[in-house]
Amino acid sequence: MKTSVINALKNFVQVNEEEAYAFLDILKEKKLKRKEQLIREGDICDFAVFIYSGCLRYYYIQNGEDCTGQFFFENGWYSDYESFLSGKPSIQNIEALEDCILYSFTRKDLESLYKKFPVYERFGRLMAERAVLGLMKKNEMLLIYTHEERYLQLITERPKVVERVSLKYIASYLGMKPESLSRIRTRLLNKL
Amino acid sequence: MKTSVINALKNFVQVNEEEAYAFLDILKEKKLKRKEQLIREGDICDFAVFIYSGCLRYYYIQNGEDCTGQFFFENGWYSDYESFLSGKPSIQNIEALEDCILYSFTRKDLESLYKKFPVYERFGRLMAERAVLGLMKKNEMLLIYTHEERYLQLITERPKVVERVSLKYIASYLGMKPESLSRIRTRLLNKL
DNA sequence: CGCCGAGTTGAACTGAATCAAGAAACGTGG
DNA sequence: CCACGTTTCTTGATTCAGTTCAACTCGGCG
Repeated sequence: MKTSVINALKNFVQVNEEEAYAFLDILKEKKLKRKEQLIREGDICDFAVFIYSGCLRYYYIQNGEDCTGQFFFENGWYSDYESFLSGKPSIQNIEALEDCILYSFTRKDLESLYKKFPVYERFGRLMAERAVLGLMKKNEMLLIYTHEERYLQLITERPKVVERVSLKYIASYLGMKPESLSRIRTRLLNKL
Repeated sequence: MKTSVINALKNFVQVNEEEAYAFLDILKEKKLKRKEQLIREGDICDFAVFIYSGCLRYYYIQNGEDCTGQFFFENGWYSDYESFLSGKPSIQNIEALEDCILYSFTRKDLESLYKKFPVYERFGRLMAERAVLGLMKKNEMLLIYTHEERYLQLITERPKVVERVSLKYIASYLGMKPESLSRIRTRLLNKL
């Protein structure tokens, strides 16, 4: 189990045995059932998680509307960066879309790793940089593309989402109503 | 001039004299006239800049449409992260909205700083983290808020943009047409 | 078996885009 | 400093994509 975390770590940085153990040391296992929440709006997210299995979704509630920010799958990392970095209460909600096994570590423990092992400073940088790339992509999507184009892009670039997430969450992720996405889908089927 | 870069640097990390000089060493001054381009779509952005004075805008061209991604002002940092990190050609265009004085440094030089001085690894992380926060904010804006709400938010949170940037670019930044933004503005005026 | 949430479909409505014309502001050169 | 052309902004009429509201189907599950 924990070895898969180290493998994921090694995608970013080279770590020796001591460094790897230091990281394993700060991990705590967390299990979530489908529909359980990891964070509620107002909580302070002082931790990050590695997703060993399952699938997470974060969303905002705006005027009673559920707006999905992002989905995360096994072998991915998640934290509410905004709260994690600033120490302020989160404006996100995070829930499990499937049963999940997570390995979490606190910001405090990560900071102490930063101090002890420079390689984790690098790891932190690479993680943040990857987050930047993902966010830029989503920004472009919301800014440039029509609703239909967004859905087509999702199908080709993130088939996992289309396969495993229910339509209403996909719709809210793409910034539209479930009915609209449903219509887009029938329109696309008719084109084939 | 270059001292203002160091001040900006010190907002993120503590550097000693040697480290500061090492950073100054890799800087090159770049001047841009209003409307000049820093990067064109297809260029590889292997550098980042500190904006000493002026204002930059990056945008995408999609179906002949100009979509503004972000504005950057004096004392800010800019790079096309996507190209900078991946080494791939940029899909952005960057232009000066006002005459600019920039200090640029290449990725290669930055990487060598990373190696020599761990403090810059930290700097790189903090920069990326700040970028994440900005991008998350913009994502929320595009996902959650109505066109009018987006404009109101811009007025309160980034008055500089409203004061110094022409309406058509603001509109494209907010994901709407200039005509729509114009109507929103008259509507807001009538409410007062 | 019946309930419930998810997805589809239809009709009416609405906010934004489009197209077009005119007014205001801006910059450049005489 | 004015005159000109260009760009930016506003305004109006029309069109259209997406939302809303409501009804109905389907499939899973107690």
